[in-house]
Amino acid sequence: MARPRTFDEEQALDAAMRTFWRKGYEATSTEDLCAATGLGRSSIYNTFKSKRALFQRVLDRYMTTMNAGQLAVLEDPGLSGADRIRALFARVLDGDAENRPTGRSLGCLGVNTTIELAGRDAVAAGMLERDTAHRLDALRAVVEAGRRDGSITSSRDAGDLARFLNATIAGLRVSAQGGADRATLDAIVAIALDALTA
Amino acid sequence: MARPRTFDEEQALDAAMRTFWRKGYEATSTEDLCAATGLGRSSIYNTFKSKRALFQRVLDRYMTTMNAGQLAVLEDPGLSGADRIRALFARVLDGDAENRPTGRSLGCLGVNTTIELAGRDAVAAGMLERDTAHRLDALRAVVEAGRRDGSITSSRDAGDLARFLNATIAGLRVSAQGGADRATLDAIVAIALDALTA
DNA sequence: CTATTTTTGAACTGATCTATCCAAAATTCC
DNA sequence: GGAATTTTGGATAGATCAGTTCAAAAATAG
Repeated sequence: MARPRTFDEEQALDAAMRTFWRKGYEATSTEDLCAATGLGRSSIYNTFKSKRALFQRVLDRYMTTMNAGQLAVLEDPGLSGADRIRALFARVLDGDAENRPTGRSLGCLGVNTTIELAGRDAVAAGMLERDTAHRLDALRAVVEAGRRDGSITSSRDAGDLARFLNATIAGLRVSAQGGADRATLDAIVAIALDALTA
Repeated sequence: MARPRTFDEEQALDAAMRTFWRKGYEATSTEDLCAATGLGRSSIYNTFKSKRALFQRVLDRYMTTMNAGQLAVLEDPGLSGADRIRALFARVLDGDAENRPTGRSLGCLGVNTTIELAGRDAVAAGMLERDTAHRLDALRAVVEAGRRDGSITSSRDAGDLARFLNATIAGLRVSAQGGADRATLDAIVAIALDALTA
């Protein structure tokens, strides 16, 4: 029928993701996106419609891939509830450590977007809210499992504990972007876990 | 000798602060700053040199004024260590609640800047790091005081507890910007405080 | 009132922004 | 190979960006 694309769409999304992640939405120009993906303007606009639409694809892809890995950890049947949460934190911090191209953490694209865009982009805000709700569900289930298996003894509401853990992850992300090293982040995690048995 | 300024520099800084706070650094144009301050371009560039320099003045002013209030709370001699930390969280959340012009929290300009700029603006990063170090010092002192007065029984390192509390504040800020209401934030605080007595 | 100095508004500069247009190249189907 | 269709690169458009220029207005000091 016609000429096929010579590039891989998901590969282009990954390149765009890295750029948005590193520079933020506003500071990323369409030329940055061309350079990062290796594509011309036409290809980008043909495929993704606009910078904003491309960003939405990127954000969706980011949340989907991140959640896949994190939810898998949270559902590991071989671990107690508390250990699953420990494993989640470890995964978050490992991922953070791997993602420091310039020595400084890039943080989490979800957190970064919450702060840069959620207040004035209802679509992005909605995507992020759905993602948070999803993660809170998974965290609450693990807290309840930990309560059953005895690894979590706090009498606080499971939903509140889930929100506390979610906030702790965000706090770790901000601390990392502010320059904290791995040992510092590990110490924060250890203290946060204390709250589950208080 | 000559014509004096008709505007108040600090008032202009406050107007600029609100704008940067609400929209972020990149998304704020110099025209936005003119509109917010009521000044012309000449007056702004005459007084503040550049958008970036103005932002640095704004960030410095923000950190100074915020720290003044927060450190005062942390040094209240009438309260136990744990109660001073409770009072700090209350102050943070009260301030957050007062600062929701569109219903959604604006977060903290320091956190927002850490995420939007610290990775690619060494001056901003340095200002933020100094501010964080200052706050961590105050938090550690309060943790040590709480340990002496018996209100904090955790055996964790005081510096680590300070970093945990600082990360918790950041996590609260991100949660607020993500749409959490006051009751949710209060519940997170209560759980974080559990870690101090675990 | 005059000389001096600064502020101020408006026009302007050159760069960069997102996005579109269009013709040439590429590829498939027949 | 030829017709049909899509991709692609480069040029371009129009808006907006941060920042400058300049002359007129304003205000003080003497």
